[in-house]
Amino acid sequence: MSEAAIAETRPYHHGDLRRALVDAARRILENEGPSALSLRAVAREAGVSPAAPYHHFKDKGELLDAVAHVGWDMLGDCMTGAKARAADLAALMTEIGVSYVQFSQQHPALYRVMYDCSRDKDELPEGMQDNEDSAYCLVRETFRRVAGPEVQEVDIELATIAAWCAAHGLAEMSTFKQFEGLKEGLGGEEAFLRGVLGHLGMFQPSRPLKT
Amino acid sequence: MSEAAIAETRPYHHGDLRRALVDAARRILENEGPSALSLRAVAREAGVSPAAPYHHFKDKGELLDAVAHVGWDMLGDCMTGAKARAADLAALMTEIGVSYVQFSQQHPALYRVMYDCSRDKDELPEGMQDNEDSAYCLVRETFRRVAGPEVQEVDIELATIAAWCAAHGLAEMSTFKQFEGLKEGLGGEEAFLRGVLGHLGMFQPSRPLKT
DNA sequence: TGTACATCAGTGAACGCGCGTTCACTGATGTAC
DNA sequence: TGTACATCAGTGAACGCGCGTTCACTGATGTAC
Repeated sequence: MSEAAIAETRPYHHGDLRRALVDAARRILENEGPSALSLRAVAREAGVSPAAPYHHFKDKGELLDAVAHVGWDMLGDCMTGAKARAADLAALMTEIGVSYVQFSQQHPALYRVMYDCSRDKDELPEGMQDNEDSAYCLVRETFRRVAGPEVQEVDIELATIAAWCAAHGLAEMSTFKQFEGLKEGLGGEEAFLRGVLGHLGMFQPSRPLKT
Repeated sequence: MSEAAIAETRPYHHGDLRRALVDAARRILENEGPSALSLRAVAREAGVSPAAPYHHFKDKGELLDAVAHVGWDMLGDCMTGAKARAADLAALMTEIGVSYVQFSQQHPALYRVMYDCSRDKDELPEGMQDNEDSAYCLVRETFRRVAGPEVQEVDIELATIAAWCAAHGLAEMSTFKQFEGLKEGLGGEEAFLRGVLGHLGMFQPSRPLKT
């Protein structure tokens, strides 16, 4: 149900409009995609006047940042959750990769906003920053643990980037419905993901990290 | 120089407005990026009224398709050109990958449009279609030649998708200027590309295709 | 406990903007005779 | 070779639209005394 529908019962002061706006934005993304995500649409969906968001966000960009932030949090949780599913350290990279792509499949529009809104600002996306808690650092840390001590730091960095690129590319490609035939032939979405990742060096536990 | 500047000398009938519009669109992409690519802006850049494009394209989408088509042609040429640079068949995949990413770096806005305009139509991008002459088929054919006869067709398909995903991911990631420090440390843009690709299974000639 | 008042968080109307597209038109071209 | 006329490829003004943002305002809340 749209927030607008319960506007009559809502008191003049909302209470937590900031969060309500971010939630409304996510609903719009899920239902109508990134191109429908305007400030006015978000206010409408939240049942509030188009000027109201300006009491909580400097401008549209700041609202989008908040939405992207939630997205990166969710993705981080998914990737961290992969640890529980990995039989051993060698299999962990694959599980993290699968988690990453599955998140993008479950929230394709949000995933797109997570990257787009940082490109507008000429910044690295939040989850790729060197923030010790970022999703990117989780991947790099995993590589560090997988790699022997003889592996150079620069190779760990390159492997992390390579893995990130591969996962991102697969995330974008797997949205094309034309692969559905192949997916079915392989036994479903997840089998397809694992099949593709299996061809990418760093997702093959039996192979050493070093080139 | 903008086409508008020579409008006075132009006869009433343009002669080749269709091509001029596509060229104008490419100029806009190069100078101002994808968000500036409106039908009106293209007509303006071509020095023509906003209604003129409708004599050559059904709507904005059709103009964008034509721009994307040129882009896929250019990318196809780049990838085909990689053959000349590859010392042997084993190195060809890497050269094709490098060509792909270099194209995306030279024409980042065009590259974006090439994918975006097909997503709008819920279609596979032109270069990924199973058209025997598409860029995707060039990659798959190369894998077929690299692979021994014992490799199954489905693995060739998966490897092609994996390579495509990796290249696309790297194309998108390499636009972030935050990697510049790392790139310099490695000796430049191309060394960075080869370094990342080197961590991705199918770009390592010494490794067999099969997982 | 009651009251004055500052502050906060909304409203709704308005602003200017650029967009895609349509329309009646007109200038240029090419073709039939 | 000249002329009438259909067709083609432009023009420029207008349409309605949704957008981001601002503004003067007002209702609700909280705090000082």
